Amino acid sequence: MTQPARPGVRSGEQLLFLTDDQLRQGIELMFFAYRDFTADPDRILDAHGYGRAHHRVLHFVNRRPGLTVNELLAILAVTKQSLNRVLRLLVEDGLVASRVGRRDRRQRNLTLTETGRALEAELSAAQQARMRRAFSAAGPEAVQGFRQVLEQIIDPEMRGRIDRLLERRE
Amino acid sequence: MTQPARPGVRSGEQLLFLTDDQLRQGIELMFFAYRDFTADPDRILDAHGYGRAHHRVLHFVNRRPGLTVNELLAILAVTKQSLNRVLRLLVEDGLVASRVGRRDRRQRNLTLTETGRALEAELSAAQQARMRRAFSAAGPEAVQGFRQVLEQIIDPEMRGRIDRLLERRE
DNA sequence: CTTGGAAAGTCAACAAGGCTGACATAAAAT
DNA sequence: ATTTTATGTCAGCCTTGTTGACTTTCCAAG
Repeated sequence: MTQPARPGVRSGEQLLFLTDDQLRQGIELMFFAYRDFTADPDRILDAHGYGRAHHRVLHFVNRRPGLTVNELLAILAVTKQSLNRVLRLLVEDGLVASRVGRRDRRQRNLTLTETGRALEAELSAAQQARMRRAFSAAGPEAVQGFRQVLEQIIDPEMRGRIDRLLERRE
Repeated sequence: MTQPARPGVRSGEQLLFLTDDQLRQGIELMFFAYRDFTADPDRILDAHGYGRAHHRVLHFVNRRPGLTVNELLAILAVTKQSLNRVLRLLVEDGLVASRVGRRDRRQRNLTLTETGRALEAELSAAQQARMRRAFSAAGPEAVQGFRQVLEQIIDPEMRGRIDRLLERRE
């Protein structure tokens, strides 16, 4: 995965990190890393009869307990039909609780049950273990760069929406 | 996406970048960034009647012209039935050429046709544009860290296999 | 030279998880 | 009183992954 800069294609400035080779390498790294990044939770999910979509719901409901369906839809950016299919199963199976909103009774506030928290913790542990090893091996400065680049890859509007939905809570 | 380190959970050393919050943030960034990262080519592919799986084939065949089916299978890590479905269409449509190997006539050497190269270039341009903007905004040192962390996320065996298949050519 | 195994291709069936479109109900907002 | 919003649901389609079974071609080792 490591390749020397192409000789002779040197621009006048320090822009060697923007060569086609570097960009291609970044693109391929995203593909391979994302695949392995999802592999550990996928195995666990499979053993429990769930899929990656269920993982996402568990993650974000755990992340923001009391989240509404609409907020979850905005985060996941899928159709409500698609979300509903996995959410319904999680509610039926007793991993997610769906309660009528107090202020707005049309809304449903989602939380994890004890069982849901347990599975979420198991999935999270696996994913965090891989991330921790990677962070650890790469070092704090690399982690800083990793975050900066990934943030920039995200659409600006989506960046704002995520901040609104996940960070600042009214 | 930015959150302060939790107070009180400070280990004696400089391991603050390994806190649960930092790991969780890294995990979420992978999810959001990968999604937007694939969005541009997905739109183009859709307009041409292809999917993400076709993109991967075009990418790696372009990357290593003459690649065999087995090598491609090893890179993509899918079943041959799954690969064959998309590969067959690309060959039928005249984007990929499949030629009997010279040394080993059981093998098929895959290359892009002119049409295939054109679509690959279009897809690549879109993906590179996003990556270039991100790299540019984050700067060369961040890019270095980005690469280091992603490399570490990949399974070591897969890392070796990729190097063998994509870098060193006999 | 024969035979075993490797490379490629194919058929069938299934599952996950996206999508669209059409509707239904309850509750809030106007 | 009416319209809009939040949620849920049915039905059907598509892509892309899976397993399992089987064939053809061809290399390589006995």
